[in-house]
Amino acid sequence: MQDKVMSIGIVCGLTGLTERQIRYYEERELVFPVRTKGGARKYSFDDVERLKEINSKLRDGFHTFELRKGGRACGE
Amino acid sequence: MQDKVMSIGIVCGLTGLTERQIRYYEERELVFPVRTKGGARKYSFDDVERLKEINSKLRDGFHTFELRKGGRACGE
DNA sequence: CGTGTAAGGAATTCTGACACG
DNA sequence: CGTGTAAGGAATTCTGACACG
Repeated sequence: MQDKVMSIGIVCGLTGLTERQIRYYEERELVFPVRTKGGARKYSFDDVERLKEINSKLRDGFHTFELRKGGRACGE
Repeated sequence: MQDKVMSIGIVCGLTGLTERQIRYYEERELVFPVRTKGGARKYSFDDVERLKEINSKLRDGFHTFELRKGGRACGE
C-alpha cells in the first residue's frame, strides 16, 4: 500500500480533492510523492488516506503547519 | 489490490515489460484494464501479477490463446 | 491561508501501420 | 505469433503567477 504508483489525476478521483489542493499539501510538506523522470508526481494508497485526513482536519479548522508529521503533538 | 489505478508506464516499470507487450496481451484478451475518459489504460496490482505470469508462460512456449482464462472448458 | 484559474510547455499514452518471420 | 518502431494526435501533468482575502 506504500507503493507510489498513482498519478495525481487518479488521486483526485479517490480523494475528491483537486490537483491544486494536493499539490499545495505537498508544498506545505504534508505528503511526499515520488517523481517520475518526467516530473510527474506518484502517490501510494497510504498517501490517499493521508490526503483525505489532511483535508478533513483543514475543514475542522486546523492549519497546514499544524498537520505536519514529526512535529509537536497537535491535533492527533 | 484490484483497484485499477496505474497507468501503463508504471506497469512497465513493475513488470519489466514494454508498452507494446502489455497492449498486445490486452488485444488477446488476457488482461482487462479500465479506461479513463481520455482513453488511458489503468491497471491494478493484480493485473501486474497477471501480466508477469503471462509473459512467463509465453517464454515457456505457450501461446496467448492458451493463456486465456475461462478457456476451452466453457464450450461456448 | 487555502484554493481557483488561465497560460504555455513538456511528458505520457493512444491508435494504426509496416516489419520480421 | 509476439514484439519493435516511427508518426501524429489527444489527454495529462507541470510550474509560476495573479486573485481573493
